[in-house]
Amino acid sequence: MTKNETTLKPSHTIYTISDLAQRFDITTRTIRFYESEGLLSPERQGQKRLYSQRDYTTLKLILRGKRLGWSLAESGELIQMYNPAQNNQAQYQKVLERVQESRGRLQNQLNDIEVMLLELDEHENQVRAAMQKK
Amino acid sequence: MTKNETTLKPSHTIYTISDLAQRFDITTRTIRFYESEGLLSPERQGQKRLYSQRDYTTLKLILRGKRLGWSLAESGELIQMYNPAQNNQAQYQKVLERVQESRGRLQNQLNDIEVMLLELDEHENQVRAAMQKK
DNA sequence: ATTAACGTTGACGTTAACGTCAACATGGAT
DNA sequence: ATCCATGTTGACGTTAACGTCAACGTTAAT
Repeated sequence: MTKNETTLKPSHTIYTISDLAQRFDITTRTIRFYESEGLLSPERQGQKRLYSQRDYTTLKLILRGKRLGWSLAESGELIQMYNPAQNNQAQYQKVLERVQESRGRLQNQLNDIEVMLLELDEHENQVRAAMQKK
Repeated sequence: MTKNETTLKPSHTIYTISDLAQRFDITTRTIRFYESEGLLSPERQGQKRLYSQRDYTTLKLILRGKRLGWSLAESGELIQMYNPAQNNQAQYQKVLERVQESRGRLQNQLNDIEVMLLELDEHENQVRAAMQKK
């Protein structure tokens, strides 16, 4: 009885902590901190941590969240959504609601960005106009 | 000799600190803190602060920045860009460079958002599929 | 003249997200 | 056997962005 793999990516790749730290340009301290916050739960070989492809993906998600100003707690909720800890219909429904919430938040941010970009365009035009006048 | 107004908005409107606090749903403490950080510099009537339309706009910009995870220092640079403290060509050039930097950063964030939205779509599909199987 | 509402300036406290450092474990290369 | 690189677990320090007082000023209404 083999395990049912749900992904076709190279999912057997294993990373050490310093390996991940290099790839994402963060410190090992940061990675351990994320674990202590419940965002990661790598395997252990003795006392050493071993990170799977799923951990890699989770980290990528956390860092993307950070670039958007999301707190670790918020990214944690996202991670929960993606983790298959649900089995009944009610749980599925809750996940779908969470998905909608996240989408909403992202849409708001997208909106803010577009306003900012428009204002930058406008300002650039004004500056260029002022440069001509001189 | 009347002052040259560059905007057609109701630019004479004056706000008190608690007024702004209400409108933006923040505390007066926060507003004073932003001033201490050099992001705002309202007029004074005696010891009391009076906020102009420009201050209002600046605050809006700060809060939009916050929703995108920008630090106050970063928003401060944005504010500088919008403030007409430049007069020579070299200064104008620097402003245009800053505008480009900001645009770049916003584009990156926009990119992150789109990736996240796509992943959410994908996940929603998977969850819905799992719901059907049951 | 007194109160109430609103404002001010310190000064110290708090939380999130790590950084820094010390003391120790471990597995392989010399 | 002994380094040495890499890892581990505390414990304490740090920074940004405010919150929370305390003590005091100002002004309009009673």
